[in-house]
Amino acid sequence: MSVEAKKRVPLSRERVLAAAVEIADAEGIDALTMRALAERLGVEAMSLYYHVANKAALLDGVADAVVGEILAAVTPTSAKDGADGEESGDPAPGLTASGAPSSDPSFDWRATLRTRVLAARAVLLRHPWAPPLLTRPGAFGPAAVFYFEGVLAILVRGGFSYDLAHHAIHALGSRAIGFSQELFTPGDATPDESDEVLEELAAQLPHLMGMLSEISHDDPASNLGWCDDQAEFEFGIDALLDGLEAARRRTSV
Amino acid sequence: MSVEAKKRVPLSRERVLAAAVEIADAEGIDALTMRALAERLGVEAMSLYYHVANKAALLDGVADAVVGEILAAVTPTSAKDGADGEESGDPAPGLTASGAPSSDPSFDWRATLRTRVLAARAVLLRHPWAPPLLTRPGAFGPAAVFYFEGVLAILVRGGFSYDLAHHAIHALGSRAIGFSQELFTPGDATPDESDEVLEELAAQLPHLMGMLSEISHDDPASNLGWCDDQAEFEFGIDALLDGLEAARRRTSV
DNA sequence: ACCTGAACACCGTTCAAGT
DNA sequence: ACCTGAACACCGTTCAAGT
Repeated sequence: MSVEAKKRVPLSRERVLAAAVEIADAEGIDALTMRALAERLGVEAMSLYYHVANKAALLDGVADAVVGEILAAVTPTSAKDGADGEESGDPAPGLTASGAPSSDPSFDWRATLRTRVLAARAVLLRHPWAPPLLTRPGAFGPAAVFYFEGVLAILVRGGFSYDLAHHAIHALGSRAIGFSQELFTPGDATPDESDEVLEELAAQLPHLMGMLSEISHDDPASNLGWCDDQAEFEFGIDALLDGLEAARRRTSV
Repeated sequence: MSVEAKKRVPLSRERVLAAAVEIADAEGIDALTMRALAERLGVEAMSLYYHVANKAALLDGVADAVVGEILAAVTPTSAKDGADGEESGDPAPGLTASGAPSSDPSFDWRATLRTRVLAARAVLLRHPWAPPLLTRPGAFGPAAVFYFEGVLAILVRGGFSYDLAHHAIHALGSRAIGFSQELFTPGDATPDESDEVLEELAAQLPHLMGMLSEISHDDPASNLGWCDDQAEFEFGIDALLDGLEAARRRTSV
């Protein structure tokens, strides 16, 4: 027994994935190597291959683990564990007792979806390395399936046909799960050209120059970095929800 | 002279980047290694470091090369090369002679931007490996600056303030340059569970099952794969443009 | 069933050296 | 100024072997 107490708890897929998330959180995704992961678990690198097929499968698993965290954040836990509300006698929201989709005129799908998306975003802000992982082919795992079942339920209950809801989910893209691909990240904007060349260049970019001079002055609230990502994200999701609501109204006439 | 003819043309940054694009087009981005690139250029791997700082700089350069191709596709070439229309005596579109932004009520910013975005998309469809590159920090190069100057010009001429145009560009995100991050790419959807487990799972996903059964049947036009990406992209950009037009109208009252 | 040790092929990158 | 050769540190992964 005393020997047993010293014996280390055996590895499991769950422990491997949890340790991988810890490494990525602490040191970034590039630091997540098979060797580093093994070391953190007090094990040799090759042992990992007993629990994950290879590195790609590891990253897929990590992605699904993060989505699982998102799922937990948007799923109200019921009093009894294991009962997730879908198992009661009542039909699921947006479904009649016979299983046909049914909309609910008093239901604010827009606000509900917005809240869900922002909650997902809050989780991703704790794992800023995760978004690129979620777009990898193969990263769409079980947790994502349940997350999007929820999104779909909101849309259907809000009056979207399955067809339109399908388009809407594509239109939302990564925004449906709380992030948007930023194309910018200027990072190290170190102009290594001479002032003269720079001025000539600026002359060819009148609108960009105009925008920059206006933006940097008139919004004292956005002094963290250049653009407030949270505010931009909310503007973007709202514009998209506006467009989707217009599409919904068009079809439900 | 006869010896000179045999001498190979010296490397240049441009030739390195062009060869890199060729490799990615032919064999995918993972095949783009420093060693493979050198071999294609008939040179030793270390020679590349004379023209690009390191691999990250190479990828940044490749990204800007692709954006350059996009820029060429959306920029109508004038009769005289070198004159790009901004150098005439007329003010740039969307600017008064004094340089202040001015909108043009008869200008259809929505259709113009839509056309530009779809043209950019057409280029990216030829380089399907490129989108992930464009989202890397540091990938926003000179070509992207000029591309977005053009986007901004369209918005301003269409009646957007610089501030609103700035939000709009963030809202468009990667869509502004012709792609949207697909979260799906089911790829190898090989359910390795038993039928019984699968059925139980399906019972928990009523909307997803409902949508799948409806989608797969009712649209005979979308038989290439599962979702027609081009159609979904267009639906998405249209929904977003609708939302942005609503925002523009709100501010210009 | 679970873990290890040694080895392999392949990376990006350094450095000093060639012309 | 431009390119090379040899070497280094580090990957993911194989295979046969241990318990």
